[in-house]
Amino acid sequence: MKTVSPLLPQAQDASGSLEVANPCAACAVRPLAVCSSLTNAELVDLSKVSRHRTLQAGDSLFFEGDEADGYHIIQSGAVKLYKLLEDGRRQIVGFMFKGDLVGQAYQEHHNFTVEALGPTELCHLPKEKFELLIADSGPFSRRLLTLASAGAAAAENQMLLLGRKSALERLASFLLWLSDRARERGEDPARIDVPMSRTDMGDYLGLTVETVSRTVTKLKKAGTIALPDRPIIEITDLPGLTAAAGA
Amino acid sequence: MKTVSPLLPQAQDASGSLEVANPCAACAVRPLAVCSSLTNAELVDLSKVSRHRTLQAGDSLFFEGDEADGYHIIQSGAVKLYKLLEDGRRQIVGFMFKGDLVGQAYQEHHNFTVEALGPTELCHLPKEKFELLIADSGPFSRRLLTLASAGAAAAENQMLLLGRKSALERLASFLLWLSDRARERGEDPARIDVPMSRTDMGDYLGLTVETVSRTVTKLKKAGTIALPDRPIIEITDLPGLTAAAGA
DNA sequence: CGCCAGCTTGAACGAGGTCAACGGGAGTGG
DNA sequence: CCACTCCCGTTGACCTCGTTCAAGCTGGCG
Repeated sequence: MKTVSPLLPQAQDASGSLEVANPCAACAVRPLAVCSSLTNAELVDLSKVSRHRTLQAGDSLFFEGDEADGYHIIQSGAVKLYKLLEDGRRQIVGFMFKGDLVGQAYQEHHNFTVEALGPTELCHLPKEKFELLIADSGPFSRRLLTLASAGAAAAENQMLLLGRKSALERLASFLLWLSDRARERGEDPARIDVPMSRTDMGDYLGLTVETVSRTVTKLKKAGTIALPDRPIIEITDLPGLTAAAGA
Repeated sequence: MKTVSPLLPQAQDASGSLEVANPCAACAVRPLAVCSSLTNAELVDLSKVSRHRTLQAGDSLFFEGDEADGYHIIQSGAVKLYKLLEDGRRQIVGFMFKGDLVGQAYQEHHNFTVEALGPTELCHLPKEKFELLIADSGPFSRRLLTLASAGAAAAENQMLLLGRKSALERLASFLLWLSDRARERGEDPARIDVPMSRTDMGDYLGLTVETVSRTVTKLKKAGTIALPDRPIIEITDLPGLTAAAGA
């Protein structure tokens, strides 16, 4: 894995004062990008702290789990966004092109690795500055943006599950998720109320009813879970279930 | 498929003036829900137009493709969100529980059907009123919310692809998506620049390189696509490719 | 020229799908 | 109360699509 190129000051055009004052005005992808929603004053301000960055094929912009340091707009080229399982299985959760914004509002850690497909130029916007642009939104808007970021992360995890996990890993991951959600609601995370049918579970996990049923039986026989009475599934071996979930 | 219960006025507690003025204050899920980000004044205002709604198991709240009429917060119970292919294959793209918000900001049409898993109570917020709450956010925040909604819809489509489509359908859908994105960027949608490797395509589509390669060959032999020179794929039979994509 | 990475093709295998049968609990009607 | 039905979950037997393993092929690059 190659390392990224160092940060460079934003290239400035010295030939005209307007461009010097607002390099974003000359940006080729502005009409495509989120920047088109900003005022000239905001752009001038932003351009002072934005940094131009260049990647070659295979270079990584950041890694899954890294602390989020800001947002990136792709000026040219393309990148892939991917997640890995411990054993190396990989799920690409998105491709992004010219004009696209990489990064979700208010995320603290990156949920995927970003790697250039070919020579790629990006504009890096520092986290604080970017978030200042949405700071004047009310708490409700900010809550919605946070929810959207969490939703995106959940969707990416589900893509990893659907694209790369085995039936056993899918079911185990699903039960752990149900358990987490139950805890959030203040319920017992070891004794899950499972309100959906086996068919629904299959349609969520990309499996058939039969496979879900067989896999539930397998976990039950292994002593990982128990089915005391109907809609309840009890997690009797949390470490075992976590291990079965893969990663 | 059962029909939904009729809209009912929000139940009001006549015993105390505070509760009459602000029924949301008594809402059991408020601490969980987005409503916790609203001021009392906003809640009072909102409660005048919000409608309480009850679903029984199997009742649908709305259908994929319906015009979005508003947003819903789940007060009790649980729902499933799903998408269908023409032949009936189904992918559940999410389950939602007490306190969750159903609906993406600024979406015009619902991207999935919502159906109750069991008896479920919801609070319906009309589209206009809800969007008024985020109207004072700057154009940038609104742009980000719109992007997030589009991202969510794309993620749900990808879940359908990964969970329920065959290798041929996955590849065809992917090529059509690349074509659409190329058109957005002002490029020729019939002559796609494919910047990623076969391995990357596989890792995006939940397939192996070999399967991608075989499937590309199959489409080429069928005359649906052509590979004139390396990173270019030409769509020679758009209706054929669309048909191969499934739905 | 030789090496290597990416792509393709073939052959065999296997995880999960398909098809079929059965059992149990809830609802319904006699 | 029982008989019947229906739906859901489970289990078994078989099959298929995509994976795995292996081998060549091609083009770019030192």
